[in-house]
Amino acid sequence: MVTPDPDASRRSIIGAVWELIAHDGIEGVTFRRVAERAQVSVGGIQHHYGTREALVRAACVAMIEDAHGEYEELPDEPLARLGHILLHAIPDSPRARFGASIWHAYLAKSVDDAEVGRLLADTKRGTEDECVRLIERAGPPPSTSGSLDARGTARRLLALADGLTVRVLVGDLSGSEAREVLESELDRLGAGTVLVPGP
Amino acid sequence: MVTPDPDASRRSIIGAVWELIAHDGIEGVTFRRVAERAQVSVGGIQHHYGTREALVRAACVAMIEDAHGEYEELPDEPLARLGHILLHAIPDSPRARFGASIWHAYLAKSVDDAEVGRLLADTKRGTEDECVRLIERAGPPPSTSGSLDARGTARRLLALADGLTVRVLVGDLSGSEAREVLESELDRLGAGTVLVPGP
DNA sequence: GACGATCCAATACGTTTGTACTGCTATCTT
DNA sequence: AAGATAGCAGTACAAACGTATTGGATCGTC
Repeated sequence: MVTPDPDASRRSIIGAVWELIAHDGIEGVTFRRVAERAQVSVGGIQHHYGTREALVRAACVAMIEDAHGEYEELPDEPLARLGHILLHAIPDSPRARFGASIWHAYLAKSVDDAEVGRLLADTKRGTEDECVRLIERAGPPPSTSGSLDARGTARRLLALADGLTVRVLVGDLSGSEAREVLESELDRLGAGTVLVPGP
Repeated sequence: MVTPDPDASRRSIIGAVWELIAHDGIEGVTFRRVAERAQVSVGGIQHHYGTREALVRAACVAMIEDAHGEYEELPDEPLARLGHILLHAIPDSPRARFGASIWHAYLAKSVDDAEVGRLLADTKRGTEDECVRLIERAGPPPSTSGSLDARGTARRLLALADGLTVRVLVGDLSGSEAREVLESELDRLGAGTVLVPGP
C-alpha cells in the first residue's frame, strides 16, 4: 500500500537512527533496531534507503539540514545569530547533548567515510563564512587596527566553541563553564574590545 | 609456550587495534582482524585482554600513556612544552593524523562508554592543569591585571587547539592555517601581550 | 622431575548482521 | 479497466561476529 504519508515514515526512520547513534554510537545502528524503534519493517527501510551506509548518511544530511533550518528561523540580528552559532552546540541541555553526541559520532566516522567527511567539511566552512559576514555586519570596533581580520576572529571563535563543546560532552567541564568563556569572548566583540600589544 | 616476549605480543596487538581504528573506526576492530594484523591468534588476544571491550579500552589507555610518555621526554621549558601540547595534535603529518583519528574515535565512543569517558575527561583535565602550571611558570606578563587568570587562558588555548584539530581532521582547514592561529596566540602569550578593554 | 602457571593456537557454537528476494496493496497513469 | 509503480511486510541466507573451550608447549618452582 502507498501509505498515507511516506514522508512521516522517513522522518520516523531518521529519528530512530539519531536516537540509536546518540545512545550506542553508529555501531548501534542496525536495520532491525531502526525498524523496531521507527515502527516500520526492515523491508520498509530498505525500500527508502537501500543500504545501511546510505541510511546513515541520509541521517547525517538530515541533521545538517535541520540545524540549518533552525538557524534560518532566528531573528536577523548579527550578534544574536553569532551567539547562537557559538552556543547552541554546548551540550548542557538534553537536546543539545543529543545533537552534540550525534555530531561527534559523524565526526569520527568522517575519517573512514569520505562522503561524510565532505559533508561535515562543507558545513563547517559554510558556518565560518556566515560568521565572517555576521562579524562584519556587527560593525567594526571603533578605531582599531587589530580587528580588521574578521575571518581570523571567526575562525578563533568557532574553534573555541568546538573545543569547549568537546570538553562538556566528555564531562570534564560544565556547560556553564564553557558558556562563560564564550560569552566573555562575545562581550569583548560586542563592546569593541580588541587585542593590543602589551608594554 | 611462554613466548620470548609476551609484552611484544601485547604491543603488537595494541598497535593493530590502533591501525584498525584509524582506518575503519572502532567498528572495524574485530578479534579476527586484530589477530591477522598483529600476527597472533584469536586465542592469544583473548588470553591477554579477555573481551573485545577490554581490548578497545586497553588500546585507549595505552594511547594516553604513550602521549604522556612522549611529553615527559620534552625539555623542561614552559613555552616549548605549551607549544607542544597545543600543536602536537594538529593532524598535518601522517603520524599526527593517525593519533587524531584514534582520539576522535574514542571521543565519539565516550558518549556510550562511561569508562572511556572517564579516561578522556581525566586526561583533558590533567592537561589543562599542566597548562596552567606552564603559563604561570612562563612568568606573568609585565604589570597587567588581565592575565592573572592563568586557568582561563589555559582553557581558551586548549579549546582553541581542539577545535582547530577537528577542522583539520575533517579537511576544511589546512594544518598550516591551524598552526598559524595557534602560533599567533602563543606569540601573544610569550611577548606578554594582554587583553585590555577597548576605548 | 613432577607440577602448576603462563602463553598461546585451534576450533566450535550460537547469535547477529546486511541484504536479496518475494508478495501484496493502494494509488496513479493511460 | 488495465497496467505500472510506489510503499511497504515477511522471510531466507550467507557471512561475520564474540566468546567458550580444549589442548599443547614452555617456563619457574619445589
